[in-house]
Amino acid sequence: MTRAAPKYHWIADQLRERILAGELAEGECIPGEPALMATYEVSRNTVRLALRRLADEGLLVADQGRGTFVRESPKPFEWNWSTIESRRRHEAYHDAGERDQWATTVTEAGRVPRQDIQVSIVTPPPPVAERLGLDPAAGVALLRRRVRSVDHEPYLLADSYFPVDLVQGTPLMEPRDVSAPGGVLASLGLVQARYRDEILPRMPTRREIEMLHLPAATPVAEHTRTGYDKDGRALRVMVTILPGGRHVSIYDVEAD
Amino acid sequence: MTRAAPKYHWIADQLRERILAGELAEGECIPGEPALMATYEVSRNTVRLALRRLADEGLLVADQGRGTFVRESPKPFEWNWSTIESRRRHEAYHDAGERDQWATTVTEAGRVPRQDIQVSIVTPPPPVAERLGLDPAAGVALLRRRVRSVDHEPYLLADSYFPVDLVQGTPLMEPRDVSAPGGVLASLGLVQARYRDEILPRMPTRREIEMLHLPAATPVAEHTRTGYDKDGRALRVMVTILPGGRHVSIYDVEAD
DNA sequence: AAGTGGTCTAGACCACTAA
DNA sequence: TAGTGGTCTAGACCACTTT
Repeated sequence: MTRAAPKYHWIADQLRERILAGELAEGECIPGEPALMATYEVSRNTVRLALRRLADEGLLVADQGRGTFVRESPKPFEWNWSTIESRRRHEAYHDAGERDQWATTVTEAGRVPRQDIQVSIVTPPPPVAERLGLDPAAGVALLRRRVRSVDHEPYLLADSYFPVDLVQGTPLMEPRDVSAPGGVLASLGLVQARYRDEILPRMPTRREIEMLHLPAATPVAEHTRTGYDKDGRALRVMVTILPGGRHVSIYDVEAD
Repeated sequence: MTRAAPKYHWIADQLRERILAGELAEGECIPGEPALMATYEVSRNTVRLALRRLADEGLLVADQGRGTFVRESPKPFEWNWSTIESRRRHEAYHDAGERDQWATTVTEAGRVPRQDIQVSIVTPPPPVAERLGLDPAAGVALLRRRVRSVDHEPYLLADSYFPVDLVQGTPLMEPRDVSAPGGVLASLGLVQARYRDEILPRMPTRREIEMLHLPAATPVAEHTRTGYDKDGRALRVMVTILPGGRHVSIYDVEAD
């Protein structure tokens, strides 16, 4: 005979069934902790263990003073990294003017984009230095740190690193929106011919949790895009932190 | 004056610092719960809240009866989805014979690959039916469900769905390894000309946690690859569940 | 047998939100 | 003010691993 499962597993299973069956609809408030204590005749800690278990699966979010709710999953944005910085595609959006594609995509969805930019000169973290071909100890880079928001809620973090010698004295050094037709670097005569993207799912750091207002048990995708010119020199590294559930990353791949 | 942070936040902060500073090395056992209760003069629950907080960040894993350990991050596998099923690249591995590329990559890393295959005819989940162009209610597909292991530890789940009319009576219907030079479908005269990949970071379901032996707070990436022939007909949908921390997904993108 | 983490109880007070 | 979830205590017994 197999060992009995802990009570809080069983309680979580019951609630999960009700959620997945739609009995407790998205955004709906579930019974409070005292109610669950009475229903299942357990202590409050046990109820809380069950709720935590479901929160860890991303099914519930608790809101202090209000209640615990079934997590809503609005339709995620589709983010096509194959075309996101292509010159071809940019032409299609040409009449969007100076707006970048992110802002365009968000606006098209009927929502309000916004970005805050900080610029500084830093010693980049070792993985970035490596990709830029810099001395990991002494090399410095221009860092453009952006927080992008949708409807005034922080949505993603995007840190771009440029070798300082490439961007010294250019508009990139100023904390303003510098999007331009064909890409930011193109206006400086630097043409990115190829990108390499690396995607890593992981749990967010405390800093990311706070900056993005992430509810518990929200993973992030760390996208690192390195741009190269036609000679294979790295021109830029962009590290984007995208919270789970709000987006899908898309790639179109030719089979050859 | 700002409100004081909870005790368990502070304790977690202390331990996190020691871990990130390398004072508590990877794989090392951290002080036991009784020791931490004494050190910080708090109850066991408070200690456990602090440890849970760090586990949720992916920094700790607890092992019943043994202790709590700083999580190890072995070098992740690099998984290049741009070339993973390309005919060009497959030629480079031609002398690997009948082995598929996954097995080849793992073997090259000096580890032992293995896959278990189950084959069945199913009504695919709605997102898959949609991608295959099937009736979501009545359409059926061939499902090849694989569990791939590295060094006898389950590593990823890969479910491939094929329209039944394409694969009726072919070797694909049998639960054996069917990799072939140029790809499985190529041997049936079905050529995939283009793929669309969709990547979604999320928390694992209970089933995934159990099948992959995932420690707490391990997110997964759900990769959905849809293969199309040159006329745009969907030939296959493959849903791969990749646990965080064990892999990096790579895409090479041409800027045009 | 001793030490680890896992489950569970019964209580208390606090912070926040809504009516 | 009443009700929600958040923090915290002080205990108990159990399951698992190591010695």
